[in-house]
Amino acid sequence: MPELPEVEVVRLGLQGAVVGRVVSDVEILHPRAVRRTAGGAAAFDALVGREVSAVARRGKFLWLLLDDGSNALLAHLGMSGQFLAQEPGRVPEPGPHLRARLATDDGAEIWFVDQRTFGYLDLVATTPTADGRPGGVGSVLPVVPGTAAHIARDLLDPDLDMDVLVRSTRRKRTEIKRAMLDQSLVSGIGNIYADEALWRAKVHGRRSTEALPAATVREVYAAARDVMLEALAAGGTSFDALYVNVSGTPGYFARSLNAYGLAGEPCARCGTPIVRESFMNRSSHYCPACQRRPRARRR
DNA sequence: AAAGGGACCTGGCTGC
DNA sequence: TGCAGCCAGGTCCCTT
Repeated sequence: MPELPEVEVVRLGLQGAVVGRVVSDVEILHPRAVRRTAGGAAAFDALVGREVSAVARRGKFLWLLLDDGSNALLAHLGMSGQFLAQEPGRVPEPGPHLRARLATDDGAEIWFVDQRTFGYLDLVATTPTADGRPGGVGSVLPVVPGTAAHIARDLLDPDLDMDVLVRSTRRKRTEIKRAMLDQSLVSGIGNIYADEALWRAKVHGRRSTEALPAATVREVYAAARDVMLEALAAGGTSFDALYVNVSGTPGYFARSLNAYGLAGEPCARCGTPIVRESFMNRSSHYCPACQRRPRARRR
């Protein structure tokens, strides 16, 4: 569910809540939330006494740097994860899906809540970045969590090299939407913003990457960056209570969408009804007039 | 080696 | 009313 703008909203909220604080208590409420951690829930006891030095993000991966940054508490929200800051002793609303609780030395409590349980927390060592630049948005240290090192920089990362991204995209033998969703090529884009970016750039998601002009690939990524920045300014896209910020407030970008979830509605540019079709075990939404479908595909 | 398909979950909605 | 079937913001693993 949460894509880059939603995760960034969460990052900013966590940053305000925990940077400079020392972890005073950790409680893992569901083993599946820590399934990727060797040692399971017990390993998280090691968090107690550690200071949170930064909250960083790369694409949809989020982490708290601990002490000198050699270790991190990594989090992925999956399809339905949330972090909720609550007053001490107060249990957040979505009761049945509470997965973990983290308390800090100022008395604040942060809850990890996740209905569909695709999200997780992990305690990992960090590794140096390949380019020596900061590991992600919100980080000044040139490190990334080892288990997130395969994730590419995202479109809001000042250290992203757009020329390299355009070149590596055109070297892929696949379709442009598939490439946009490939988190090892460029991270942060999910199904909503891929559809929105393609609509803005007037490109059909099935166009093949190697046949697209470099300028067009660049336009698609520029559109993705623009739409994600606008969504971030709106607090993210919320369709229901599954995406909220750390205060429990939804974002309002859903009303600004032009393609995603709008099958049958008139295209805002030309009035042609938006089409929804199956793609990669999910859905694609596009304007059949503005976004010309490729005629034939080899392969 | 890289690309594509299915698995992993819970819950809400639709239509029979 | 009940429930089967479909759908949902993502990533990972396996097969080809």
